[in-house]
Amino acid sequence: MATVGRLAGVSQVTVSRALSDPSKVSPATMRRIRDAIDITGFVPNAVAGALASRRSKLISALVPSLTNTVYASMMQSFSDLMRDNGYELLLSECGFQAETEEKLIAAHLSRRPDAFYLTGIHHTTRARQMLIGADIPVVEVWDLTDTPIDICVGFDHREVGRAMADFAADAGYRHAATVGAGDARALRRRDAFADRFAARGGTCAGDVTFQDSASVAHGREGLSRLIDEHGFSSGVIACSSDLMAEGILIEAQKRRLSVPDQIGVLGFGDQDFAAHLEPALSTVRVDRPALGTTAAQAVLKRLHGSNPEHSRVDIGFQLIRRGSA
Amino acid sequence: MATVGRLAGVSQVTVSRALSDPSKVSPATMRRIRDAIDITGFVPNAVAGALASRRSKLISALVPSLTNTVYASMMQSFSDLMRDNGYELLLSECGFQAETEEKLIAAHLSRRPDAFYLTGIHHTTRARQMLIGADIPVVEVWDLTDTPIDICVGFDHREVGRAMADFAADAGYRHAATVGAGDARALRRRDAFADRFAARGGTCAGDVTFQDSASVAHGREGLSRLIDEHGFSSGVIACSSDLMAEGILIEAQKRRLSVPDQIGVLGFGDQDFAAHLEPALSTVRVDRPALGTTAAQAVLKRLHGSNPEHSRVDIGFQLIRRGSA
DNA sequence: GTGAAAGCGCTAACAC
DNA sequence: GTGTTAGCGCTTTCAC
Repeated sequence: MATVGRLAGVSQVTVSRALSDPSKVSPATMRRIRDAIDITGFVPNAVAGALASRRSKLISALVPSLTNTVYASMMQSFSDLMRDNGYELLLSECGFQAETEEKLIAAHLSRRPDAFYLTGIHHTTRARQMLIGADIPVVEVWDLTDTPIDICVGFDHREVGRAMADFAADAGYRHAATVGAGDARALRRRDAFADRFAARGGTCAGDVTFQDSASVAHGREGLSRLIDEHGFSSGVIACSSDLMAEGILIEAQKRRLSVPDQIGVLGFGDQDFAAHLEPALSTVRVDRPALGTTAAQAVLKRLHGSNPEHSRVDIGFQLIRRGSA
Repeated sequence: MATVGRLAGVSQVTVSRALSDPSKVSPATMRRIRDAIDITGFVPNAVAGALASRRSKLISALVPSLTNTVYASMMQSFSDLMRDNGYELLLSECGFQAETEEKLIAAHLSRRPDAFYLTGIHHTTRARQMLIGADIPVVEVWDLTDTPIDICVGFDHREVGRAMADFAADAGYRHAATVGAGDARALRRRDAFADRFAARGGTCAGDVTFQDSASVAHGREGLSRLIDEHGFSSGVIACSSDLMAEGILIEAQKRRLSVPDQIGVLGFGDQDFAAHLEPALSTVRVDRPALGTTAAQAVLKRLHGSNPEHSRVDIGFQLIRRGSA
């Protein structure tokens, strides 16, 4: 920067100003600085800038899985808006264990991000302390709590489970089963589903829970186990993910079980493919782009000064009736 | 850090040493420093560390799409290995346009990453210059070239197209069509497929190319348009993605076209679901975790000193014969 | 094994 | 509109 300044016949600070706010520098100077930058191939050092200004223009983001489209699509819209505002993402995959997350939070915090994006609301006590101590905007997405660290944007997973049960009961199903993943949020949806379905007079005939991530393979295996091990023969199956639901649809077709008459299938997520399966998948839609955008807006508002009050945004969800149940 | 030192009765440098290399500090001092850190809740400032040491322990990564599992799964294994070695990821979505990528490269470079991960080999001239000028390890994945910026790890997309054509011809198909995305790599596979299939005496009856990302919906629409607009009635369809192939499978089932007899379907990617569709999808497998890991190993080798020679690793691919063709 | 001094390349505050 | 002076919080180098 000093070199650029020398070439342009100004001091180093003027170059700094030219780069951060061109209006603070005369047009003629600006031109000479531009030329000098082109000649030298100067690339500003944001590390030094961050140290001096105490603003890194970096957002830390922790997602359970990089390959899960559900988390990725929230991130995508979140990061788009943040990038438009000059922020870049420091991203890590944190899995589903709070201890792993805690370590990553510490590592990220040492890089002095300007804000933090977390998936979910379950964190270790120390993680919460560190985050609060960092005194930066923190947004927790994909779940809701009355005691967010700072901001949370999500929806009520129990409410989803209940809505799925009501939907199934209203559709006339009297028997149900559940197939899903073992993470905290999926379990809450599952349990709420089972409770409500029973309350509506139905019977829950079985459950298959997988510890690893959702997949079509698990869906197929889930239906097989429901039939072979739990004697499930007809009714509705509520899944924790559209992928599982798709697997069930495929396995049902293979076994010549008619959907939605003999077997009803309810997905979760309304992923791209859900509407295009045969039969099309009835599922729960959460507006993930809106969720990511809302989270980004809330963070930006905090970053641009203003309102220090905690916030909690319920983005809601929507049951989509299609052919599978 | 100075505060921690005062509390522990040592100087600031000693704290720095204790944190970066405990063996350089006496056990007793170490203990007192540890205690002081616990008491103060000190979180080291990696920004200052990066500025002073000129090593950021940050890797820049650019992927075309965050929601595409194919790119995400390479990233995942790459980032796992990098994280194990103390590096974090600065990640951005760069789309499929080289100009967008160039801007992002400039932005990332200003943060002084220790290495760069790029998807693909097509970059603007200025992007190449900046990257070379940065004098850090650069790995280009998912494609191959004889003139990598530094390291490239991938496979030959034309070779994939040819292998798919040979596979189709060997399976006895005489007519073919292609359905795919419009990015450079997909187009190269498609063109190589068409050329080779024709060379094998087959006829290519039509092509549907979508400009946006692959999806099941596009697959269904692709088959519909092949039939309605191109008069396609039987033969093999080579897709640029398993997702498209799945859409074709579904549309074919809906239209009661038998697979693989009347219509053969060839996917690309061997994504999780491919083996679990009905019929199971014949497709091209690329070992993405191995690709990511290989890329990470190459970068780490460069980072830990040693061999400055350019490298090019062909990770290969594999045609998987399943039921769909 | 520990300390003192000198930066890393910027921005902030204040002059002019 | 531009320059000067002081840091930001570490690591590096060189003493001891």
